[in-house]
Amino acid sequence: MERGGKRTRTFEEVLARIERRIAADGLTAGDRLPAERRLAEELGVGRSSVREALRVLETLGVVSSQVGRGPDAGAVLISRPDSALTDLLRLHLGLATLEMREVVDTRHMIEQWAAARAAASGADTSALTSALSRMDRARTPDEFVEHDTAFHCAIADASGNRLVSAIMRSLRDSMRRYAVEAVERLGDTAILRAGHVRILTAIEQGDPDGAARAVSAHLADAYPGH
Amino acid sequence: MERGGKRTRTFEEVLARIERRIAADGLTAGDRLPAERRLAEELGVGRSSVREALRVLETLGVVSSQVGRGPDAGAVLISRPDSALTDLLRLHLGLATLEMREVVDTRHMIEQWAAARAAASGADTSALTSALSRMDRARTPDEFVEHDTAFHCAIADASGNRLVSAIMRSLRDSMRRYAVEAVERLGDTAILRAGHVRILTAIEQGDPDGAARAVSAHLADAYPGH
DNA sequence: CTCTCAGGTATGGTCAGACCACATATGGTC
DNA sequence: GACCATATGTGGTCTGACCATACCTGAGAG
Repeated sequence: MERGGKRTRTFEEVLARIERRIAADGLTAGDRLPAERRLAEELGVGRSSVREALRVLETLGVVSSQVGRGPDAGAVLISRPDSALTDLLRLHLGLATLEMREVVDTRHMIEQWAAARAAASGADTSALTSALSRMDRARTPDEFVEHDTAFHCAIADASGNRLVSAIMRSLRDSMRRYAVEAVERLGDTAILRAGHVRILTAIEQGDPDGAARAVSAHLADAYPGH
Repeated sequence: MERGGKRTRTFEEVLARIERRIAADGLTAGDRLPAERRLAEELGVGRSSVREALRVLETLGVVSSQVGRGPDAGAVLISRPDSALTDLLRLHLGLATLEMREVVDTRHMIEQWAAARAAASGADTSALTSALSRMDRARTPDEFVEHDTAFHCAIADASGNRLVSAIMRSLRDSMRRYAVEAVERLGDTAILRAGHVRILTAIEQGDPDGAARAVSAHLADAYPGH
């Protein structure tokens, strides 16, 4: 007995209709979707199916639901791929589908590329310098890692590629505990600071190869295992 | 009036409980979750809240629901980050949060890295050669792109990093139409074939730099705009 | 006229219960 | 033992109800 034809659940159809509507009407972040009850009526389905479809969209960082009444209430289109990616990584790490080594490697790849790209394009480095100075004022590994994350995400932002930026942000989120442990193991953050300065300098001087090398050396310092 | 404390919806609590259970019991792909009605009873919530939580997990590629009865029925843990990433990219491209240029650039980055990694580690190249020969037998741009996608995904697989592999797969999925147009524009696929052969050769010879350069040159051929 | 505040109302969030379709289990029949 | 009708447990869906929230409205006070 062939089982080729997979059934289409109602909420999947709703999902497709909403997606088509977004495309057809050219909706973007900030625009509102009709209310759940209204959508259900328009599409001739139950409200629960609409809710499940909206839940999927919310998971993917595309809509945000606000209760209450007024212009800001209801399902609003947003654009937050970061949290979706973060959830994805966290769950798959938990399921042992992914290992931390793979996450760290991927981050290594992204950051080298982003630093080189930022250097080549002469991007604005003010976010980098301010994260650097906040790191200097950090009093605990937790605080240090927080601003360290900001520094490294700023490199991704400076690459000008929002997808890379979103991936970087979620990779760092997933690695947070791991990064804190790495800092605690090192004890001294002077070596990391030197690495940051070298990266920043290379980007400011428009030296892509140097920036990539600096990133690589810095990560080798921070995570000696790799 | 401060609105700092964000309310926690019931399904989010269910989500957290399920996630904790997965971690506590060490569940992995293939294991089953309790039935919806049973979960609802155990957690003291309505079935709809359980369903919404499961819908989120399904969206993230962590569970798959099967109707019916027997060992395979119910919510089963799986591990498919690919489709989640593909949906994510498609929706955000549709919302104009991302541009195709960013997707293509990211793919460029990943593929150079993966090819170099594959070359350095002496990975198995049989999937690459077989995709190559299937491309030779393709009769339409659609068919060609299908096997071309297999070839490039095989490079990512050969890197040994499952996260990179998953990202690559979803990037290619998102680019599918774009890739078909590129092939149609080129008309002749001989130049692409030569690029593939150079990539394959470099990987087989264990030449990371050569592999990265070959990938870069190949993508420049395929997408002259970049 | 303006301000204040209580009630109205539209919104998402949740639950309970019912029914359906589906696929396996079960047990009777031959 | 093989076959088939039925029971059972599963997700999928709908309906209707109620709650909490937050804006909106308008009456009343000043």
